[in-house]
Amino acid sequence: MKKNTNVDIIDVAIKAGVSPATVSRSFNHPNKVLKSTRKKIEKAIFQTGYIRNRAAQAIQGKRSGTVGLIVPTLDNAIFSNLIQAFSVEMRKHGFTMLVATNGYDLNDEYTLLRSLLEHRVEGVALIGHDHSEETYNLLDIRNVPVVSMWNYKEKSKISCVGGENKEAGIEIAKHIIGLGHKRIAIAFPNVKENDRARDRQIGVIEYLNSKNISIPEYWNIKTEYSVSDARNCAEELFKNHPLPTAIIAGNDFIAKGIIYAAQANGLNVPDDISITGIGDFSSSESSFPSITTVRMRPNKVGVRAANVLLERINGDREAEPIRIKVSVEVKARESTKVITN
Amino acid sequence: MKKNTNVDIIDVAIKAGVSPATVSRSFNHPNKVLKSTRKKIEKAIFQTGYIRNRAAQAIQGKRSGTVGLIVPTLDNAIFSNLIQAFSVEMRKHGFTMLVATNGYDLNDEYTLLRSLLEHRVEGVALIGHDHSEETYNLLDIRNVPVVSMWNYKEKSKISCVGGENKEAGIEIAKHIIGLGHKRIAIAFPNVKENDRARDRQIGVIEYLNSKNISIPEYWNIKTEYSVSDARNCAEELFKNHPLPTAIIAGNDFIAKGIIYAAQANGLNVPDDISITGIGDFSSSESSFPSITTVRMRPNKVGVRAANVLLERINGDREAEPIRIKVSVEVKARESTKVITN
DNA sequence: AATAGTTATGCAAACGTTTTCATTTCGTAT
DNA sequence: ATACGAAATGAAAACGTTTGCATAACTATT
Repeated sequence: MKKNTNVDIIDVAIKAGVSPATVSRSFNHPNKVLKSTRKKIEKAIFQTGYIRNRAAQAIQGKRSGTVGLIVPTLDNAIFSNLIQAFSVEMRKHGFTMLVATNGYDLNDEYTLLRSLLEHRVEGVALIGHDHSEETYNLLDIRNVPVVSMWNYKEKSKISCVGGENKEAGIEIAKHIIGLGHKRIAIAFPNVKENDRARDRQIGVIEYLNSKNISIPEYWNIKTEYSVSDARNCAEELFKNHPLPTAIIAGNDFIAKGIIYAAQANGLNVPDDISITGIGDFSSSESSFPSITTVRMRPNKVGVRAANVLLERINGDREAEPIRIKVSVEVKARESTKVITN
Repeated sequence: MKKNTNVDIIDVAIKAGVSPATVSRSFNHPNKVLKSTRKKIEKAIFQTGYIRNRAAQAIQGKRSGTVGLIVPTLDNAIFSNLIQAFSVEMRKHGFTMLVATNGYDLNDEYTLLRSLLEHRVEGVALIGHDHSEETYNLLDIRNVPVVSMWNYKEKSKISCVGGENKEAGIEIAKHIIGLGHKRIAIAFPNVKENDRARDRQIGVIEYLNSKNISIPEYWNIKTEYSVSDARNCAEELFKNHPLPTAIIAGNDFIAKGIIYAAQANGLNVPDDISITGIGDFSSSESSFPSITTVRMRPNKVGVRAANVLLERINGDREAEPIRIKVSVEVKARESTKVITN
């Protein structure tokens, strides 16, 4: 016994013996309608199976109840915590999240942004600061409340919340130097369209240089953003070149791959070689050995970013960007050790 | 120089010197409007910076261009591949995805479903088959195109695409038995509100029983759904009870945790003990040792599910549920071995 | 050149809400 | 009882599209 018919606010009003205006008010300004009337309306809603139409609400130029999120990819644990925290926090404030993935393609991002705006999202969250001119321009022209999550940037055009990647690079380099290492390799993914990896790498290299340590080309591992490729690249290093005493990886996945490569080549981590990651992904703590890394506090970033976005949605849109720096912290674990040889 | 004003279809029409109807048609039925007219309209759109309003379109009772996805959690690598594949496939067909997370809470799921329907999603994707009566009822009454992803179920009320979890359990048990093991432990999370884990466990136990192998209570590890808790639970087993020769875990995370526990207790995997997972998460292949597991092919499931949903959206909604079984396969890797002692 | 058949466009009514303004109802102070 | 202000409700216009129907502009056929 299917009921295909779409009941609308008028049906509810009739059933409850009031006007449509009153039904609408009971949703949006409940205190403006008598409690007894509200009861009648609620009963009518239940009886008719009414579900309000947000599209019709959104057309009023008022709230659509949605925010948009554009993320490079979902099938990467890296953003999962962040997105989850952001999503839960927005939901708490009554928003539903429209998600789109751009596969790290900036042109695609622009198209997706347009699509989200067609759906009249009230605000947009992006990852990082590498966006096309078109994207920034559209955000500006339409005056869209927006927040960039993940990394902090001092002069960002838009509000942002996150750790500072360069700081992460500096901190982990400082940690390794502090352990006495001098023969140091690095392993980073392609940093071309990826400002996070780029800034981390810059932090590491600048700090090492400031300590008069430079990195020969064969200790500059270029890897894809995956455990397995990192493993392969590291094996290549172990087989064909002198051994460093420490390897600083651009993130925990890459560190993980390098650790596997070391183990497969009979090297003990950390006795023979120290290895670090950045990011503190969920598995890094319970790895064997657990991975020394830099924590970016994705949960905190997600929640803070949600609140920044809410403030832009509800408040002054012309105001200066809000920039919140979430400090990073080195988590020293089992994969690093004071140098002995 | 901000432009706060919202240009609408009428502004575009005026600029292009045509009627709003023609502008609308040029979006929705481009072949019904003269090429030269279309050019004028496109120019006017560009000049005014117009972005069409999907809400106003959706109100027409026609397409909203969105589908909803309700997922237990995002910050868990388990669903990431699936969601990504689903999302990309839907996008290809012009849909944007509304995502909501319910934290495995079925009541919450119902609320979220209502919220998605308020936004007039054209279809909904859910995970698994454990849903409340209310949820099923609402889907039925509103005649919502829907698909359940992840696991196949013969008599499901709604269309579904996925592997069969019981089959996964049977296959992995078969594999372990095939290697000659008889002293077998299992490690599963709480299976109460989690039909996936439940079916896997049933498959394992039934198959073992059919081979006259039963599992003493102290070899029935109950763990949370996390690497670290699995590790703790396994350590408890290793310290206080007889050693099994194999442990079948409910998923790869749990297997991973057990492997860490074994290594920390000086046990070699697989020489001293074989350990299996289910799910083939992205890190399992490059683990050390790599993990023997059962592949559920999340990408295939995601893409297929998207197509099933599209078929329901475009086609006959009263038709019988479509059920697609995506076969599972045992991936034998380094963490298991023929029994020797 | 007249007619029929196509194709492109415009007009205006819908879609389901929200909100302003006007009206009614009610309680309270006189 | 009367008048007054506050609170609750209703009527109707608006929001930005889409679409059925009518009309106008072509094309092709004779």
